[in-house]
Amino acid sequence: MRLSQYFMPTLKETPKEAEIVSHRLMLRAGMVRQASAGIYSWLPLGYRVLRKIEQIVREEQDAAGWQELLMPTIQSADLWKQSGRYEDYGKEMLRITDRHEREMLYGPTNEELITEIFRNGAKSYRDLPQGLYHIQWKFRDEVRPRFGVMRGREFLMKDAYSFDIDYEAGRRAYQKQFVAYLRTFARMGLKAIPMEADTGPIGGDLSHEFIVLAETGESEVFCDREFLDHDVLGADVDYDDSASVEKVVDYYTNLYARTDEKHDQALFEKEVPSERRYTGRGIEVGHIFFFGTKYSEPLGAYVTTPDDDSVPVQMGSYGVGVSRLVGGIIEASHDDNGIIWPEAVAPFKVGLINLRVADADCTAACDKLYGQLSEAGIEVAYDDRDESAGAKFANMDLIGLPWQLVVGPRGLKNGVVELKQRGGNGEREELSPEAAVAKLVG
RNA sequence: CGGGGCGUAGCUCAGCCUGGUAGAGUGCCUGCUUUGGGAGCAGGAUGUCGGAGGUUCGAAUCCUCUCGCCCCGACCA
Repeated sequence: MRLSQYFMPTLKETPKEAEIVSHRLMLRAGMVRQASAGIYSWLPLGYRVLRKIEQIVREEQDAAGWQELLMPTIQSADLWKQSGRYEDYGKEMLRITDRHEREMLYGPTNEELITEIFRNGAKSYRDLPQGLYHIQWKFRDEVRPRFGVMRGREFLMKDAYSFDIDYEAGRRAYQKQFVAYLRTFARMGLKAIPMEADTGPIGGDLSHEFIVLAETGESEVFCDREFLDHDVLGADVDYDDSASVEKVVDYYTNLYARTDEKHDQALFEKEVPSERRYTGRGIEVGHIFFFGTKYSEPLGAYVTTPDDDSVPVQMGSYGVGVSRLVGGIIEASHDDNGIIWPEAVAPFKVGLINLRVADADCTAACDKLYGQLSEAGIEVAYDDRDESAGAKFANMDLIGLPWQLVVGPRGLKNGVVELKQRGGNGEREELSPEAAVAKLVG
């Protein structure tokens, strides 16, 4: 993409409404614009990142055996009255009346709807287990939206649901999602630690919040430092082998990790040696829980068993805040100059800077590099605008692409271009254009 | 939902107290000069002063109402 043709309205100054760093940087980098309180438009650069995150989430859900579907944003109030949540949800639920005076709502979540879909399509234990998910916009009419996309009213969320015949099977589904979450966040370059969460009326140990460690996080967290060295991507996971899955879950649950709500200082000190005690801040990016028959009973999602009994299905639900992750990743990865994207979610892999557009040789060299990299399938943001060098550097640092390929007349005279890694220590490597391409492609 | 604050140029903000022809920086446009970390000079365009009422000869400024947005707290993917 040539930046001279790209709609990326960056800002030199920070709009005053933005307080936290991810919000400031997203506005400055031209990723989003606020449409109204807690509601954002995603501009091309931001939307690219959102889609990358969404795709990683999708791939890991698919790998864990879940099937994607798509439910609507607008739902009928009827189902919510059946589950009792039409009253319980309160003012957070955006209620709408259509032209026929029917009560509708903009879905804050989808347990009711998915349960209805399931009950209409599955009647027997033979139809189980099932795992379904979708990635859809939700709306919760927060009293006080804040932190940009980290806590908007409208947000993109992946929510998955499991349907099983009994508790043990439900537990296995839960564990698969647990592992899928670890992999999902790790692929985005995040340290996400599963922490015990309230299980509500169900009890048991089947609820975890996944917390990304970030200085600017909203909740205080306490955990064993050992977690920082855990590597789930290196683990050999076979989702069809429950022992393999359980092994990973155990590895991530046998050490202390709690948010301030659940924190027990005495227990923390007892279980974790002082040098391994980590206290910091974090952002909740995922929440999984098993809730048994909470919805299947009132909504009548029953299946027949081999003995010809009729039992309500055991369910769990598993959420990932997709749009929140965009902010969360920035909170966890930035410096004074701007964003530092992990490569897996970066809007482009390489920022190609043409330092002197007016210089024919320089521009020819840049055009060639742009062509070669693009042909090799590398996503390149090519800054071919007629701007000063300083402006280009500052802008490229701001949008945070992993690699900067800097081409100027001075270097070209010596047959070299410069390659800089955004997240690195700022050092530039001088090498021939061919070598630079080889390095970026390889 | 309690408490606080802010709405003036695309962005950051001054002007308001003490009413009298709407400003600066930055960005934008034009030209020239520059060119390796948000360049210099010269010229230029840009506003229903959030909205509605009111007071006044006269309102960005004073009064009333209203809308929007932000921050702290309580609440949340």
